[in-house]
Amino acid sequence: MTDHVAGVLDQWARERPDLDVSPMAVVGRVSRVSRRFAAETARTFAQHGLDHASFDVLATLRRAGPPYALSPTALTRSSMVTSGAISQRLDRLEARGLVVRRPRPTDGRGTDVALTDEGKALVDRALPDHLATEERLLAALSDEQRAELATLLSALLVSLE
Amino acid sequence: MTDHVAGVLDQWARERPDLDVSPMAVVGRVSRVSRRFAAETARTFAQHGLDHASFDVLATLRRAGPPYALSPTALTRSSMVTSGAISQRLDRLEARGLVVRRPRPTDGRGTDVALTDEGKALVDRALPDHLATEERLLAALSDEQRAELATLLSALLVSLE
DNA sequence: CCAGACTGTCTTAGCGCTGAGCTAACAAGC
DNA sequence: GCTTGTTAGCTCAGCGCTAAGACAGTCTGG
Repeated sequence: MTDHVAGVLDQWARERPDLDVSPMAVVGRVSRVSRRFAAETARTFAQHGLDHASFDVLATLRRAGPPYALSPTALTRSSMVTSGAISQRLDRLEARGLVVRRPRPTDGRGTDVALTDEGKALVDRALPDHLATEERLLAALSDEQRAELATLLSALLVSLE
Repeated sequence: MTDHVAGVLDQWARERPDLDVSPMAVVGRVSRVSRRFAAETARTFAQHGLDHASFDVLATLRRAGPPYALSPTALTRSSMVTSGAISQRLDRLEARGLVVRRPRPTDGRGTDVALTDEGKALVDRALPDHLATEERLLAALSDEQRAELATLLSALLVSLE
């Protein structure tokens, strides 16, 4: 059984035998797996009226622990998107009453973004479903394989972050 | 040395000890690694006046071998984007003279998309740089680790495709 | 030979993100 | 008290993508 990327590597070996395309075996697969994961998890989020962007913000606030509040800057840093994107995400979440923005008393520039009760309830409801979806996406791998995969990806991530 | 995802897992363990968040160790890392890869490779593409979307189409045509021509449907299938996205990618590439669209003689609905000489030259020029970038992104891993990672990702991909 | 189903490609409104840049508030040195 | 530099957050035009569907060409059964 082979995947799409194996076919790509074969084609390159035939057309450009002078080049070493082996890095694609990892990079290409990471990209494709990531897209599949995103497509599947998006369906779970949608069942809760959410998308990846919204869930990402809500979950970041939720796992920060009480009082479930962070600055937009902190959210930007943990999110891999720009500050402009976070501003817009917060606009949407605030319009739905899932988060509130309050000026920070100690710094006139700062803002505290806090989960509302409704926002917290929603993310707590969506999270188990999301985890079940992720679990299903990994069903092909044993616990040992998952651990090995996580270790390798972590090493890579440390070198990239 | 730990990565961002390790911190996320710690937070969830503290806030929701009732849930098994272990799938995130893989899913979360795949997503973050993929984004880093995409950001880095984008810079290499940009040096050749390309982006990921354009390179993807040109490379697919290039590695198909002579006469470097495929249908929009074939490009859609290998790309993980919708047919509408491929139409637009082809519009941009055609406007730049990197591909040409020709009606397919044997089927009035069909179109052949072919690499121009200029398109072929461009992808052949960009490819070595792109591979060098990918190689650099994987520098933290040994050959054995890369092979192991590729194998695990391939097993996952087979189960998802 | 025609009706209906199917296939291949394109069109378009709407969405979320980026990149550039803006404003306001704070900090440090003189 | 100023000036200069930094930080926090936001705005907005433009981009590529998706989802939905339009439309022409091809196939199939009766």
